[in-house]
Amino acid sequence: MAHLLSALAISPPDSSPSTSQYSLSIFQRFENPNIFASNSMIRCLAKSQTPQNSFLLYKSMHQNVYCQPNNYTFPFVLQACSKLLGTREGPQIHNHVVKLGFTKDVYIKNSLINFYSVCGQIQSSRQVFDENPQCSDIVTWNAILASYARDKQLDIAEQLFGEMPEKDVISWSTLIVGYVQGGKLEKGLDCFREMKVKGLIPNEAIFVTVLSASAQMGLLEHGKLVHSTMKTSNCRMTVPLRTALIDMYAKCGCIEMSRQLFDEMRQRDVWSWNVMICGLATHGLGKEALELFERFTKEGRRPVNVTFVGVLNACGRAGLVNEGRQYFKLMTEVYGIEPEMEHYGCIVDLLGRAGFVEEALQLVENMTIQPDPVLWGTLLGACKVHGQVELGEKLGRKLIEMDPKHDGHYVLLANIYAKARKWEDVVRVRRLMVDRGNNKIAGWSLIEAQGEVHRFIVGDREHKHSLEIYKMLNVIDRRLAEAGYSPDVSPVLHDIGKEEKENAIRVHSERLAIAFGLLVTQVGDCIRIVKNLRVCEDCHLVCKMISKIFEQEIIVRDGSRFHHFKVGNCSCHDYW
DNA sequence: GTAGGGTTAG
Repeated sequence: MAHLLSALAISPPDSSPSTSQYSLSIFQRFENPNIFASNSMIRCLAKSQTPQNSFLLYKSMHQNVYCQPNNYTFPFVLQACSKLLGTREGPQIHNHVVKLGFTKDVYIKNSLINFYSVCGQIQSSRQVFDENPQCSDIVTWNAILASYARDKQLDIAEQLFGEMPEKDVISWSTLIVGYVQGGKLEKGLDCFREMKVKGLIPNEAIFVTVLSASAQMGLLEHGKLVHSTMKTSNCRMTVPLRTALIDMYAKCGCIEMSRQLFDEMRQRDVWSWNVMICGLATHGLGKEALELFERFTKEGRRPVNVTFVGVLNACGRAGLVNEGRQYFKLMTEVYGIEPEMEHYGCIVDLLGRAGFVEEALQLVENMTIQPDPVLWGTLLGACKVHGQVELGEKLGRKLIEMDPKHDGHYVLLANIYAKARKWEDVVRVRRLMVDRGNNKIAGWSLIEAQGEVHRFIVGDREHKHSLEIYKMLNVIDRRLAEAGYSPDVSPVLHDIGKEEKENAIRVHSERLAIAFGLLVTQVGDCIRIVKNLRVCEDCHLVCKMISKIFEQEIIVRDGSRFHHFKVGNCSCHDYW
């Protein structure tokens, strides 16, 4: 019987919720389970959906004088505590460890460090690390490294990394993941480069993470480099890795490559479907995204919250208002998914753009969660597009009250007044902004060339080829003028003259990046730009014209979507 | 016969 139990208890960790139930039902028939059976059961429960049961079984064992926990028991039960985030249970176990004299056991020590780390108790984690330093091994160091990385104390993590007596690939992985999750994307990529120079072979976690970093930054060349490193290092193409590649290509503008990799997959998980659906949506391929979603559900699979962010976005990009309403209903009523801020963002954007501002307002006012400033901003944007001055004014005031330091709100409100030709109000709001606001997000655009990242801000003169770039800008201006272009200065509302306004637009960061792009590429080549903010109407028009005049496709990833400019047209159909 | 550290999507 004991033999049967152990076989069950160590069977695949919780492939179905009933696995642990079944094991437990057999375990409970034992009158006096031995230590091995009990440990196996605790392990099985720790890996199940109900780790609290693992803790409960441990407690009953602890009270049983005939079968006391041993050194194997603690790593299992601590794993359960970590999964539970059991800040009450974990320290109890820690006490038992001390009382039973297991503090010098390196496995238990490492489990404790990890437990405190995932519970965010970095001091306790450090304390366990510092005790019995002679009982540390490489895993101990990796665990404390991960603790600081999780806590976003990257300076300390970096320092520890330097002090480690030895490093393995998991040490590198922990540091790289720490950088990327802590938003230090460039540092993560530097670290990846460094380990490759040292001749170390990256593992799956590292590849997934650096692909995510490349994707977030929109660095196609770098992403491709990672892809080829994966091929040469003969790494196994797992589902998460293929999914990370699909996401990277989509976020770096190569939606075709992304789709091809998706179609070639023999097995997919919900992440694979999600990144593909979201990717198609941000490229304005709403119809394809919705087709994919339908295929997904027809396969009998269950969408999750993120799936619907993609679906609702797809409806928004394609202007499918009725479908958007229906999918929102499907999500909440059929799948029982609670809408999150992102879902509201999509649906409010969709309704607002299509002119159903009142309906969008109703939705926001009846939300189950507290709307955030971004959501109110979306609604305010809709007021601007549809000239709803009165409501816009009300919302603008509210928004400025909520978040008085944010310049964007003042600008939006001023734009609404400008559209209504209420110039005195425009001036008033802009003065208010100068007095009270100051949180302006600095706009930038970047372009990759010859493996280097070139980042520009408005009016940038820092680039080493600045002179050539500005000469190119003149060439562009001349050819644009020949093609009949005259700048639309309405988005620039500063109290300045027309000529200055023209100049302010002329040196928008994307223009500089495109000028540089034209210098370093050939006719027929694609110019890829990534920018953090949304592209303004004038630059959008200019991009369309440049794509035609210079016979080069331009792909711009802006703060919320992709624009593919080709022979004078944009994939967004001027709807963004 | 049982044990510890790193991974992806809005």
